[in-house]
Amino acid sequence: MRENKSERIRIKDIALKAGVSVGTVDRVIHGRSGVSESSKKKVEEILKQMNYQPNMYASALASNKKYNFSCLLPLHTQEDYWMDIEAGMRHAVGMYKDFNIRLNISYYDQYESGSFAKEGKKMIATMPDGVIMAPSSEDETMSTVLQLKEKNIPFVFIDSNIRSLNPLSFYGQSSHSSGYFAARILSLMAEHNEPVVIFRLIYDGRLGSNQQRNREEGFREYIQNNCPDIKLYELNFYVKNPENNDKIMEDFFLAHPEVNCGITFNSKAYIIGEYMQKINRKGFKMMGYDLLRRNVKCLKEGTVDFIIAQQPTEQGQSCIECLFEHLILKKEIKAYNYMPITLISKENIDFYLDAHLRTNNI
Amino acid sequence: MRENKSERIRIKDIALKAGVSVGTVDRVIHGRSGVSESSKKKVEEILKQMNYQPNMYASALASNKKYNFSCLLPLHTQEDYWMDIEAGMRHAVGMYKDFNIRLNISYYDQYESGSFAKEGKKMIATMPDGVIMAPSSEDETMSTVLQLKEKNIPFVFIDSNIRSLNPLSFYGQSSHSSGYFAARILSLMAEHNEPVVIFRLIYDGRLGSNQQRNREEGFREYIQNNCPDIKLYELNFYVKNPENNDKIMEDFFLAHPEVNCGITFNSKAYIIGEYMQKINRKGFKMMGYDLLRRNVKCLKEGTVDFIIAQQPTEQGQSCIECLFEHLILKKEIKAYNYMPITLISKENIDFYLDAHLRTNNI
DNA sequence: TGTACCTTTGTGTGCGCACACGGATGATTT
DNA sequence: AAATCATCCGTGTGCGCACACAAAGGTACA
Repeated sequence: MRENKSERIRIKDIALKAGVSVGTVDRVIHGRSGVSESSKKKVEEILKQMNYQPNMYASALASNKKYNFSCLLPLHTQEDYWMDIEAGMRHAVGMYKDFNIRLNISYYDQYESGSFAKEGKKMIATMPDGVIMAPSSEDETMSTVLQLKEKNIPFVFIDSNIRSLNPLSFYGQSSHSSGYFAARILSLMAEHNEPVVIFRLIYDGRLGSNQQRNREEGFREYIQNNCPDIKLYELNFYVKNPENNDKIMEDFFLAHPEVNCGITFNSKAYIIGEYMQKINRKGFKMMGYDLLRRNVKCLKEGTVDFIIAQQPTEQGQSCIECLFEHLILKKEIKAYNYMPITLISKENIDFYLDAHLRTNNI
Repeated sequence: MRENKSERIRIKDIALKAGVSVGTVDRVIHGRSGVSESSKKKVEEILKQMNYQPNMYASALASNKKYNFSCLLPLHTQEDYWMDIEAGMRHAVGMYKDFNIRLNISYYDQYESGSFAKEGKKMIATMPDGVIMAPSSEDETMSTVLQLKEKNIPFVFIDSNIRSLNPLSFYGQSSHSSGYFAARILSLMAEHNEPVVIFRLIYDGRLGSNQQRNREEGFREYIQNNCPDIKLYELNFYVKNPENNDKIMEDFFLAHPEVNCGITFNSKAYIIGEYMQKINRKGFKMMGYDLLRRNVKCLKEGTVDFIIAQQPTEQGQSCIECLFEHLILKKEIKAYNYMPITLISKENIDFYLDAHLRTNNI
């Protein structure tokens, strides 16, 4: 026989106190029909009075339900920011394995109009219980969101947000603010208000991502407000013609030998870092985004000075947790979750990789 | 009747496959006696072959055990770094409430020799299942650790580490590295290698904490290696005589009007920030540690430029998680967990407070 | 007044696991 | 050969909850 009972409040206790069967209490808790008004009142009273908190683990165990989460991300290469997001999601799913959660990731081509909607439709056809998406443009994303809302499937946005589409939650960085912060740091590096070059990545004649544009806006805003004397150059690379990158830089620096400070708002700071390494130019001050392996290498070798990270692993993890808490634990969800803007240099990088590893290995 | 069974591997399956009773499987899993060698072999075989992962939530539910965690921290005021650590621990305990975990926090006086050992003894007398401690000096901590080891009670160190005492795990920041990193940032602020003043907090004739000393060492190491021309002044405040602080600064800046840049390795950067505010001196460049409310205020008002944070909330949370995973989930534990060294300024502070809030509210 | 149908209520079983208990088996003693 | 003891093994019950099903009560209509 068991003694030493837990002092948890159980359904049984409530039933006893209210003078009804456990079935009735159960029905009230789950808002199911089949309960008279009077019983309902009684039970709700006791429920509140005893501040009943169900044991969600026992609940999940008993319900024996399975959950399918779906995720829609941009197509990406192995070595990428998005990989870390996926790793974070997979890690979280692993943590919740006893709740029968499955994750299905599919991809869309962010440069092909219609791709998002097409993949979105396919995804919805599988009737997932919850959805995570990195939204495309508002127009592209709209139709998928409408279908989700119609079917009452909760969805969270990751990386970038479209407020008007009203997701359950959003996890990502404020690009504008991160550009603003980057400017503060860069302005410290740019002594005597020396000029700065902005390296950009162009796809089909326009900036490759919204993030890139928003960060640059934030950056320019800070410069405008605080050190308008800094002259800003722009240098464009073309996604489709990476073989020209070196020539582009060579020409630029020939024409502007006085420029000794640069920043890029995409994740490819290593293009510049590796070039400097190659031509053996020291002391060019450089900032960029995201802890890609090649960026980290440049950081450690000193060809990139600072990287701003946006915690992709945490983002992925948090999105899964969000759906989990909403669907299984039925908690309140915070709608906007901006990730911290973290500055990383040679001197503190190890402790980020450490946290990274920790997240991925346990 | 239930259909749609989970495809989890259950004890029953193992028993079926191995041709033994569930009781036997159970005994093998828990390493209990009462199993013949042959049965044990059989079960272990099947166990491995099927890669059995027990459902820890069901397990916790069935075992119905209670866990008492104890925590020993330095005495502190309400408005402090340690408060955030406590908040993090409380939050984590709340998350695990369905596992019957209780947390008991007690305090020692870090300035009174013998206090740690005394409080440690009291704590151990309550026979906790796991312990979290912010260690005092090695000598002071030793006796408590020996008792814990004897009783086989796992303990984790928080904030600072003593490797030789071999804790289950450590969560905290590398003070040396964080000083080193601080130097990199400060050297960017100190134009033309201008001089820098180090503000210190003295207690009974020596530095108030190990953290303070280690950070300063790291700081000096960077300066030595990278910009030895920067002249470093020191300015001491006395914990017991805070009323003299203003006079001390006044005298110093009168004697050294050229000093326009400072740093402190304790959490009281606001002493300087608020002084600058008071005498209405603008443009003094200042760095410090920890997101105390008064520091945040200085940051936002511009009297402190940068703060290095050490994620106290996460530290507290992680310590509880660590004990939880060790005792209940029986996972492998990573021994050293250095927290990221994060740089915070007016421009990115909001996103840290946000994360902070998130952690504390959900 | 009986039948059909809907609403309300109670009970029993199972989720995956832990653990107490009692029965079976074999070895050792008197 | 009976009694004692240790080791091994199977079963039953419960953790807190969800849900199917059956039973009971109520309302409406012929």
